[in-house]
Order: sequence, then structure tokens, then C-alpha cells
Amino acid sequence: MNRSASIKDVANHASVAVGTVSNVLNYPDRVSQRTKERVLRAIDELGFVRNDAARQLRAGHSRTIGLIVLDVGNPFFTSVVRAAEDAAALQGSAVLLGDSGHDAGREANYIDLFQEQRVQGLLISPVGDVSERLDLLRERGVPTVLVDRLADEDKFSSVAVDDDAGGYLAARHLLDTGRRRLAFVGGSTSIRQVADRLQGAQRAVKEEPEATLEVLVSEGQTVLAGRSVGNILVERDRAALPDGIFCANDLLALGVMQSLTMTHTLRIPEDIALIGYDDIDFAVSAVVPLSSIRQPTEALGRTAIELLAEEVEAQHPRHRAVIFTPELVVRQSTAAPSAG
Amino acid sequence: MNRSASIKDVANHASVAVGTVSNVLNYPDRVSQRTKERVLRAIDELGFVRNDAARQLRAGHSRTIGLIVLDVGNPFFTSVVRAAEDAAALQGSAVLLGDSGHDAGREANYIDLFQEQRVQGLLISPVGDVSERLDLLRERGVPTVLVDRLADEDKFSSVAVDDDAGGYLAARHLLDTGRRRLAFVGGSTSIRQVADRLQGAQRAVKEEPEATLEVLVSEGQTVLAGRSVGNILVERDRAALPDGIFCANDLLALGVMQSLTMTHTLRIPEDIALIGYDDIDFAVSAVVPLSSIRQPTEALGRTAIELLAEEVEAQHPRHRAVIFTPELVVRQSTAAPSAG
DNA sequence: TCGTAACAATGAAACGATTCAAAGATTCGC
DNA sequence: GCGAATCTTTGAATCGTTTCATTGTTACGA
Repeated sequence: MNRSASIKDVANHASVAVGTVSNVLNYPDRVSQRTKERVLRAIDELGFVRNDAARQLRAGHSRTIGLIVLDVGNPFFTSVVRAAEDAAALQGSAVLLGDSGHDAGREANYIDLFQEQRVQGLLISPVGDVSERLDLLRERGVPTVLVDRLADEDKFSSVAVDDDAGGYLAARHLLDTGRRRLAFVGGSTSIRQVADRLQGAQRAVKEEPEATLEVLVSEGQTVLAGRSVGNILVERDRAALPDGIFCANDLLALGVMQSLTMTHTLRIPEDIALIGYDDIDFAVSAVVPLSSIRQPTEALGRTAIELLAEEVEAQHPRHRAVIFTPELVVRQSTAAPSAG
Repeated sequence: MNRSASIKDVANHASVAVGTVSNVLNYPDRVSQRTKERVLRAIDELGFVRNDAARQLRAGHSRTIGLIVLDVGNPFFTSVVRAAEDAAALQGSAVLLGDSGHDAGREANYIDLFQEQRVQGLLISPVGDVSERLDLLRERGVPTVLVDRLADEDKFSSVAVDDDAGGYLAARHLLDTGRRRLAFVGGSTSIRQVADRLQGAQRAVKEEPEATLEVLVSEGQTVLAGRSVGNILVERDRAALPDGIFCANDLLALGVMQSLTMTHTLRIPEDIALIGYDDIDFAVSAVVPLSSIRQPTEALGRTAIELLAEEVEAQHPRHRAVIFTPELVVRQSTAAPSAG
């Protein structure tokens, strides 16, 4: 119980050499049937479990990949994590997950921890700017792929989603269903995602001469912030109201939906169409099922692992930036208005 | 770049013995100021990072704790994980997180992986029954604490939340605010949590002679399932309606809320009070802010780590089962009706 | 100046798995 | 029955740390 059995114990118990036990574990074909059975029995009887530390020490590297995300609670990352785990499992690696919680200190701790663990490489959705900490990783030769953040291809590979394209998709969809007086609701445009989604929306609006896009800045990106914006809107003259609203995320959209439907005078989608972004679980079960833009999180996670594998294998890695295009999910909240 | 610097490289570079470098890292007081500086400079110049595998091999155990949860996406577990990480950090350990996704196969993989890693111990929220896999861990002497699941104290320590008490709290609150015709909405009572919460509610109702409790079984525990139940309710005669509804989780409650408020004839909380369970983020930002029962997730995570530490230290561990009582969070959805 | 105590530095041994050259056993054709 | 070829098994060396008994150094009081 105290000290767990080692390969040497197994060897003694089965009366073979340690090398043979190792062969049974790693190259079973090299070992005769009889011996194999004896060894396996011994392993079973002693409850032997390989010591990964020793294995790894000898091998010089681990079979794990470090993954540091900004917030495991965020469904976007949860989904990326799951995809990355599955993709890693396929190539025989395990993922060590770290949650930085947007905190640079925690991020640094995980980077250090993972380096000490000699992970094969690192997937990271970095806090703030791509910092010196990451440059240090590069110098140390730790293969690294940035997730949900574009990077200079001289320095890192990266996977990201094209937020401009997502914004375009959303606005184009509102225009395609006949809306012309659009509004964009988002937090500060100092958040890159918000700025990009807005930019894409503006691009779409420019394609329709008579279409307009009003920008409403919310205080944060929560349901409550959305409700505040909605409350301001319902005060307006009917004529001054937008007929299509694009929110920078689903939480905002759900908040706006609450305000608009609470008054019982405005109908979604007949009077105002509403589309969000992220396609969270709640979108489908909103009072009026919410149209949204879905990000290809599975592809992100899988591709991140694949890019990392490239980095690990290549001697002189040529970094790549892979950008995914999000997808429009149409639900009732943007159904075409019944009359022309 | 190829092979990272070892303690031996550092020793050469600083012209000291390897033991001295080790002392600088682990017992800085044993080393003279001059030497320490030379060594630290060498570490810096070579970009030396401790190899944890070697450390661990020598030590015989790692400084990590394995944590396997049923679903990292579930806010309950996310919160437990975070608390466990913080508590572990305090005692100098790191947490390796595994997400079984309710899948026994994935759970088994993580158990194996963590055993190979020689984790100090394991926190696990097990899939299905406490199985032979866990018994095996016990035989192997891997300290294990069950999370969110009571266990035989002969076998394991455990931390859990008292769902019966939670159910009692919720129903008692409805009764205290004057409601007498209560309804319970939940999925199948074959789910332990559902059964316990119902039982607690029944206990509270029995305390009031004229109070009644009707049980409505939903198909699943989602917003949509809640909406279905709500839709059935609004069809009823006003007189046959409950005046207080307790849902086995917040998703169900939000769904019920959607149905009731959509009709515009029933008001929450004036006509019907509504309370959920879990206190998810969405509860506070619902159309009518939702009262709920909050589970002490931080305490769960922290205590789990503490119990594990006890197991690790004690030679002949006496297992303990710690049960937490949840907490009532009152919001608008159960405000006392304006008139008596 | 010497002996002793306190302090610093040394380096071999150990942790447990994998590797691989070498030795030993078996099979086969003739 | 013999040599060659093939298949098995062996065990020492190795990975990078930590530990610890030992040796070397310094300081100080008598």
C-alpha cells in the first residue's frame, strides 16, 4: 500500500528481467506468449501502475499538452476545450487545463507549471496583449499556438474566428429579410471582438443604399446591460425605432428581448427583428427563439491541436494563422415580417 | 533550444556542484550569498526550468491533485473547480482537471492517467454508481474524496450538499410568504437530487395543516421542459392553479416563468410565486428576478481539498462525510403578495 | 596558535522507466 | 547433427532531481 509496485517488483515477481517487463508494456510482439502471460499476471497481482514521471524523465518530454483559457465557465471556451481534448486523445496526448480567469498572475503560474511539466506544447488564449511571457516561451522553444487571438505569423501559429465576417453575416441577414433601419448594440469598441463585429455590420449596411446603422453602446455585455438599452428604445417614437437589432452577444440580445416584449406593444420579429452572437444554449429557449451567429468552436479546438502537432514535428516551424468563418443560425426572432 | 538546460548545466556554468544548485532552489538559506548569486545568474542565462518529472520521481509523489467532474460547463462544477484550485494553491499543489462528461469511459481514462501521474489524491464526482473502479483506487491506497455524492464512511470521505434541506428551505419560504397551494416541478424522481428536494419540500408542507403540494413531472430539466409544464398550467381554471411553484432547478423555473408571463394574465409574484434551485447567473437577470436556492460551491471545493489533505497525512485515515446546507436567495419572484 | 563549532560545498546514490547491444535459445534447411 | 538465421531475454546505462554523509572553510575564544 505504502510504496506502489515498480517495474522491478514486477520483474522479480515474474522472474524475468526489467527490460522484459518494459517490452511487455511497450512492444508486446517482442515477447513470447508464455512470458507475456507471466508478466501480465504479476502486474495484475501487484496492482502495478506505470510511473509516468520516470517514463517522462527518460523520454525527455511528456505526453501532455497545456491549454490555458480565459474562463472555463464561458461556453465558448468550454466547447473549445472539449474539442481540443478529443483531438489530443486521438494522437495519444492528454490535455492539462488551466483557467487564467483573465488574470495575468494565474496565467503566469500556469505557464510556469506547464513548463516544469515539460508539456509537448501550449495552447493559450492569452490575457491582454501577447506579452513578453509568450516571447520567452518562444525563445525556450516551447511550441505554442494562440487561441482566439491572431498573432504575427513570424512568431506564433494561431486560430481565430473572423468577427468581421460574423458581423457582416448578421447584418446581411437582417437586410435580406427586409430590414433597413438597423441598430448595433455592443459594449465598448475597445473590445476587439465588438469593434470587428460592428465593422462587419457596417460593411453589409453600405451595400444597401437606403439602409442605416445606428450604434448603441451598452454598459457591459450582460443581460442587464441589454435590458437598459432596450428600455431606452421602448421610450422612443415608433417611427424612430430600428426595425432590426444586432447585438454583439446573446446576453445583450436576451436583455433587449426582455425589454421589448415586456411592453406588450412591440412584437419580435414582426416589429423588430433581433439577432445575437455566440449561439449560447439559452438562445434557443428564449421566449422568442433567438437567431444568432455560431462560432465554430469544435473546429477551433481541433485545429489548434493540429497546428501544435505541426509545430512539434517541424524542425523549422513555419507558423500559420487559421481563421474560421462563423455561421448564421436563423430562428424565430428574425423571421421575415408577415407583410411586405 | 533542442534540449533544455539541466541542473548539471547550471552547475557547470556557475562552477559549483549540482547539490549546490539544488540547495539554491530548495534551501536558499544553506547557501552563501555569493554562491547564490552566481547560481541564480547561471539559471537566468541558461533559461533553466526545473524538470518536474525528475523531481517527482525522486520525491515519489507529485504535487498535483486530480479532479474529475461530470461537466465543466455546468456552473455548479465550474465554481467547485475554481474553489478547489484556489485551496490547492494555498497548500502548494496544483489541480489537474478532467471532465468526464457523464461518460464512464472518459472517467476511467482520467483515473488511469492520474494514477500514472502519481497524483497526491483524487477528487471525483463519479459517473453513476460508486463503482469497482473506485474500490480499486482504495485498494491501491490512492486518497480519494467524493464530491457531490455521499459515500459510505467506511470507504471514502465525501462532501455534498443537503438537497433535502434545500427543498425544505424553498417550500418553507413559499409557505412563510403566505402561499398554501404549492406545486413541485422536477424531472424524474429517479434522479437523486430531484427526489431529495421533493422530499424536503414535502416535509415543510406537512408542517402547515392546510397546505398542499402537487407534484408535476417534467420531461427533462431544461427551459423548454419548464415551458411545457407552464403551458399546461395556464390552461387550468384559475382556482385550480397553485399559488407557489418550486422548481427542481433554475432552468425549469425560467421556462415556467416564460409560459406564465407570456399570457399576460398571470402575474409573478402576485398571482403565483416561483422559486428555483442552483442560483445560476441567469436567475438574477430573468424578466422577474428569480428567487433560488444557492449551493455553497466554494465551501464544497475548499472542503474537498481539506479532506483530501487529511487523508494524505493520516496513516490510518478515518473518513468523514461533510454535508453542507444550501442557502435561500430571495428575489422578486417570491415577494409577498401585496394584499393579504 | 590551536581546537572547535558553525557554516558551505561536494558528489555519489537513489527514484523507476526505457533503450539497446549482447547473450542465449530456438528453428530450419540440408 | 550442424551452422545460420531468427526470435527472446538480459541487464547496465541513462534521464534530472534531491538527499545526505562527508569534506572543506571560516570564525572565534582561549
